[in-house]
Amino acid sequence: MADITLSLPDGNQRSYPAGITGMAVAEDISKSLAKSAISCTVNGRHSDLSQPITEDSQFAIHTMKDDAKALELIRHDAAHIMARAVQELWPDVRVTIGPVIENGWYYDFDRAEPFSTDDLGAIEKKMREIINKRDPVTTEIWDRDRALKFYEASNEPYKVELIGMIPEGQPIRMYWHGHWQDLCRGPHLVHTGQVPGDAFKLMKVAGAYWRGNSDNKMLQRIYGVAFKNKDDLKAHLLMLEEAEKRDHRKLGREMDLFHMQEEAPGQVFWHPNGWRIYVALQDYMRRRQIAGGYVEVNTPQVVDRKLWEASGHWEKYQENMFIVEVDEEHAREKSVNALKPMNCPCHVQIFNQGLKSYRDLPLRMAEFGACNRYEPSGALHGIMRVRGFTQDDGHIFCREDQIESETKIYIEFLSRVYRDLGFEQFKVKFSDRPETRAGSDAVWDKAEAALLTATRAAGIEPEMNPGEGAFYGPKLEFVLTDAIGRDWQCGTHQVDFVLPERLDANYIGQDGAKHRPVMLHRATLGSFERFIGILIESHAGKLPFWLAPRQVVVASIVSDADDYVLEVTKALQAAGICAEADIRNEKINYKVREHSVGKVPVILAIGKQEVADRTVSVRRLGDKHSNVKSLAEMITEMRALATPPDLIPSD
RNA sequence: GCCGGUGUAGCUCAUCAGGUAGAGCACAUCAUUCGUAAUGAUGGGGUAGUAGGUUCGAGUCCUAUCACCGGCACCA
Repeated sequence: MADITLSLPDGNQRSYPAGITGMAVAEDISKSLAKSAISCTVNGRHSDLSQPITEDSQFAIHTMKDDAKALELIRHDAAHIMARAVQELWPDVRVTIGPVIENGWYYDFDRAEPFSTDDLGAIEKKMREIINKRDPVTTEIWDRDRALKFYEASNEPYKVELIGMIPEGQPIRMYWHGHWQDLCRGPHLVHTGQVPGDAFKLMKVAGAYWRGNSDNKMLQRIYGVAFKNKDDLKAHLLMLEEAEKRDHRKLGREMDLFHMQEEAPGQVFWHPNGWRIYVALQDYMRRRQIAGGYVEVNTPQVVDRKLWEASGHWEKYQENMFIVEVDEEHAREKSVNALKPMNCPCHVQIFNQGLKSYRDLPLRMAEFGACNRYEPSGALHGIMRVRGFTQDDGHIFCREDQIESETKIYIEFLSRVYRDLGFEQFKVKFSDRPETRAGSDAVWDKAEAALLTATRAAGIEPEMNPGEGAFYGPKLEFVLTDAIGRDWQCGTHQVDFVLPERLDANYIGQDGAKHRPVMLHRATLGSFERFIGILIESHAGKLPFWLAPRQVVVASIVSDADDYVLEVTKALQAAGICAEADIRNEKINYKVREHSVGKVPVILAIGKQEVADRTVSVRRLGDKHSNVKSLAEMITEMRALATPPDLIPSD
């Protein structure tokens, strides 16, 4: 067989007979390398060490020191080892797929009895046994018929289906460790013993639909996490524990921000503390929008189905709308209405009043629009996913040639707001046409191209999210992350040629003829509820002073200070600061602890000395020490702290 | 909506071969006036999510239902 040349990372070249395996090369280079090798990269492709190399290649051996590669392989093989463990424990279980995900993997099984969390311990134990066997990994490429017959014979219907999905011409890789077999494209470790037995943990069991389709059977999914060593696993588990403390549902209760109850699932009862955050945020958004050239409007909650039929929502979203039927006994005429699930059709109604000229465009219309959607029960999540919420909604009516500039202006608007609120970084996703949609392909081509061009012009290269657009148009999603790493769409910007058509919006052009405007749907926070949830979690409840629901507590150290405490509190309140007096008969330690736990950003402690000097002792949340300041100095400082970012003088 | 889990005092949890509930914190009262993350004593507070059933007897077992939690599906 002809020789091939391998170019190594250090620049050296070595010749080997074609068909040599990565492992053989590693052995040739050094014994110790062969011992620590886990995989290789051949011409940019991550591969098993057992794969034959047949052509001249750029070649590199990986060891456990290559973090990304090592973790991928550990998690991947842990998935297979778990599947084997499950089948050894319960031979009636059918296997399906088990990909690597962030921090770990999952594997979906078909089993008559669901797994219980008690089973996880048994599975982990069995996995360690398999790891200790150090079974070598072998792979073979089979032809399609042989693989199909094999899986039919071994009664693995999901594998049969998976082979059917592998495109013609792609190799069908069969994989073994020990006697256990799976279908897998690889790559894999050299033997099962390379998975660290003390650095993985099975986390949870859950249902999941076969191939992600709710028409299919629900399978049993087991999630696991795996790392290179015990310490990394420990660190990860500790991080999860810490994240739990930042959960907005927990902090919402502890800080007395809001509550929810059975009688109104998916709707928020805002307490005074939480409502202060909401109002501060809304005031801020209102100022930003006015500065951004928006006009603010307000539209009805209960709207006749005729409008929803015209907009297309009745047909597509009826199941998710709160329907309000007026009883005939009490009405002249029976009518069927829906609580508005969004504001756009109402905004078109305002646009449609009177004749609009091209001179009126772009018309930027905003509303803090309260919406209700009957979300599926399983989708509800704290205040992040609710049935009653308020959007900072807006619709820009413009000409087609204004889409690009308006999109660019909007992205800058949103970036400014996110920066003000502490989110320097956020994901941007671009979602194009879904399968069921309104409007012709030509219109979609136009809308997608315009949106994408404008996004790139704003300096953003979005993540692609194929098929996920709204039914009327493509969209940009601005995504933020919660405490445990779940993504939430907050802002959005969507191009819509369809709704103006359906609701017959038009303007008089320069040519004196009627033209159809384009609508840009946009929301920056998305919903106040979700955004506040994200704010709470990202700040762990310690909101910036201007958004903090309780800003200052003035606490007495001795009761002789009470009068002065009340005086200081009043002075702060007169300066527009949210201040409370704490003159309870408690020790200062107790008060400091309680208000620290309550995430109050500033505590002013006042004892005999402060009364005598007409000063205050200022303690910032988290600080160990306090600073004594004069009353006037402190109030100036608090005033500055309380100024929202858009009102801070720039010079 | 689907799969699994949970539901006991305001909060966090205990009770459990089925014999009509208990702790800490919080709250109230009293004492203490104590300088930056929990002062002490005393006291009040629960028809155990809801509705049925089994049983002499159910928070504890069964059924239904609601809500919540973790995923999946959905997200105009």
